[in-house]
Amino acid sequence: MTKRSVTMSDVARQLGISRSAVSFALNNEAQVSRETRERVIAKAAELGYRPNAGARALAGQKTDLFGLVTDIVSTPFAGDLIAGAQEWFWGHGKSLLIAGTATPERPDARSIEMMLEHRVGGIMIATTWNRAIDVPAALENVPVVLVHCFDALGERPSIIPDEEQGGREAAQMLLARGRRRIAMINLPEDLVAAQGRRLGFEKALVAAGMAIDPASIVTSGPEPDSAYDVARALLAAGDIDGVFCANDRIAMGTYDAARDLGLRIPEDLSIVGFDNQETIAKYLRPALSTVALPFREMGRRGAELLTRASEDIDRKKIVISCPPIARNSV
Amino acid sequence: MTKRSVTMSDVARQLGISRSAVSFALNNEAQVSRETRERVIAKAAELGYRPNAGARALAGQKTDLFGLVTDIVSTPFAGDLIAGAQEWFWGHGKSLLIAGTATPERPDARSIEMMLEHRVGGIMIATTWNRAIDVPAALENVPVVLVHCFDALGERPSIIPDEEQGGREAAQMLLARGRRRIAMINLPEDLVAAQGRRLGFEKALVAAGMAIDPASIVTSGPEPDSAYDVARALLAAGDIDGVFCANDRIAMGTYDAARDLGLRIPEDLSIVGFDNQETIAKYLRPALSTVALPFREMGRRGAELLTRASEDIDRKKIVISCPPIARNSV
DNA sequence: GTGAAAGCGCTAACAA
DNA sequence: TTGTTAGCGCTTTCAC
Repeated sequence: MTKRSVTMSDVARQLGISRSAVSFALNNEAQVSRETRERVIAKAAELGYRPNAGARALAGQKTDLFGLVTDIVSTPFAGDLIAGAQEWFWGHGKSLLIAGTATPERPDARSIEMMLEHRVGGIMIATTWNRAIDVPAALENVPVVLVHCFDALGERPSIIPDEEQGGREAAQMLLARGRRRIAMINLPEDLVAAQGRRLGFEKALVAAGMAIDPASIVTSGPEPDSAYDVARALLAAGDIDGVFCANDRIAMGTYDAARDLGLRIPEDLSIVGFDNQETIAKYLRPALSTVALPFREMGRRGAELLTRASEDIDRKKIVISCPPIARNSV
Repeated sequence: MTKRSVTMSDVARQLGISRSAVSFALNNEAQVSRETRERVIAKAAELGYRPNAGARALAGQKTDLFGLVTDIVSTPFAGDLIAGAQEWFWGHGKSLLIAGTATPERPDARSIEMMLEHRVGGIMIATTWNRAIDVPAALENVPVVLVHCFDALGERPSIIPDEEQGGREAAQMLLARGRRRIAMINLPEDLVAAQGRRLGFEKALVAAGMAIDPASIVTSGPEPDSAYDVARALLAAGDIDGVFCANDRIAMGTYDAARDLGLRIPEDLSIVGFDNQETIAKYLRPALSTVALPFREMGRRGAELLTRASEDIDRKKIVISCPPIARNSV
């Protein structure tokens, strides 16, 4: 705690009015004269009065704190997510309590406990990769919104990216460039992201009047080294002129494979990634065209839902579209 | 706020004892009988009693909230920093309020204001890159600790990485590999990091009995594309067998330059980076040997200093060493 | 339009 | 050892 801080009573006393008058004035309630209000505001500023959020919450039986529990904090996406959430919260006079955790579905019990003790108005749970999670039981009667994940039972509102639309965008970038012998290096098929991205990809090809050759859709682990082997085999075998990599790290491995095979990007081979993981996509040579995961927007919408949650708790899934980011690899 | 929650009075009433007895029992104060304490704890658990952090802070004139203001949230380092800070805070019953901001030296005034209104016990300011900052005036009488940055006036305690020792480690990795024609691609010389890393690098060479050829230390922008040009010129000109890149992104550009020049890593050329930016260092082929910025440790120490700050505010600079991370590029 | 007064949930003297 | 009693700083009826 800072030294003895200026309280509302101090302001009231110096002005010779009651505490409630000060409270009303500061909170813009109707029942104060314009003049009183101005005097109060001036005096408060002069004294360096700063409301005590805890006391206010106690008395008013309401809170301005919201919690964010996430594993995403250790990824470059965190910035966008948090920025999006803060954008909304701050715009509405709320504060954000953050707990980083290795696994959001089993967060350190203490992080949840701490938020609950602070009587947060709601909790946002966000994950690094799109998946189903079990909401911790302790959160039973607290508004919760899931971001980039969803609960298996569909009982909680959830904000997820439109993987399918993203996959479509990726394919369209390749098609627009005139590529016709297009392959996809997908993530393991059990991932939600893999399923959606592939579906979109296939739909776009079909819509363009092309047939889907099952052999042109291969699977890789999420990391570049695994992708390198898969990509190398794929590129060496067929004559492919465009490949959609289900994430940017796979694209990174594919770059290396292409180079080792003497293929120039984008002259001989166009590549599109997914995720828009900036430290990779921007720095690859040539810079990688990709599809972004809309973390900022998801964070903002999540925050919005949470502050509204008290009114009407919807339990819908909100789908946010993934914007294509054109760089130089197509 | 959750529904009407269980209060201390509820517990006391059901047990037929006073509120203070409950308070003492729950807070492990001496003045309760063992038996009463146990009954209280059992009843509290049964009722699902959860202390109200705000009320407790109000009554006890102390807070368990601490703030973190940082721009680092948008980088992969954030995870380590926050994990380190939380590790300490949670271990000591404190909570962390986080504000992401584009520029920590001029944080959104509201983020600071919000923390102050919550009467945080102290604020940690952390930056993405090591530099001097001006601590916002509003923080005048609040304990502050600077992490990965420092204030020009030296009035605030600050935790910084040992850039010089890190530079030395980098050079030593190269020397240990038997490299003798070693160059350094440095960051712009006005950066604290650039100065320290270079100093360490030079000292290591001198200690190894080598002369410093000024021409072998060149400067690059922090990004791969700028580094590519610099590295290409450097490698094309001299016959160099080892290069220390002042950050991992520079190393990334250097990889490309080396490859385009037909140089194999590490056979023909050993490369060492700095920062241990995982999405880059781990994924490069071959994986990049580098020196890590100890964000986790810095976060932990910062938190520690902050919770102790009330007792004795030291205004020293604490220097944390940067551990070398050996991978396959040397 | 303004003030008095009753809490919000908890801690910490002080008495018993 | 236990209970009584003030507050902590603020909001919010309810009279005036």
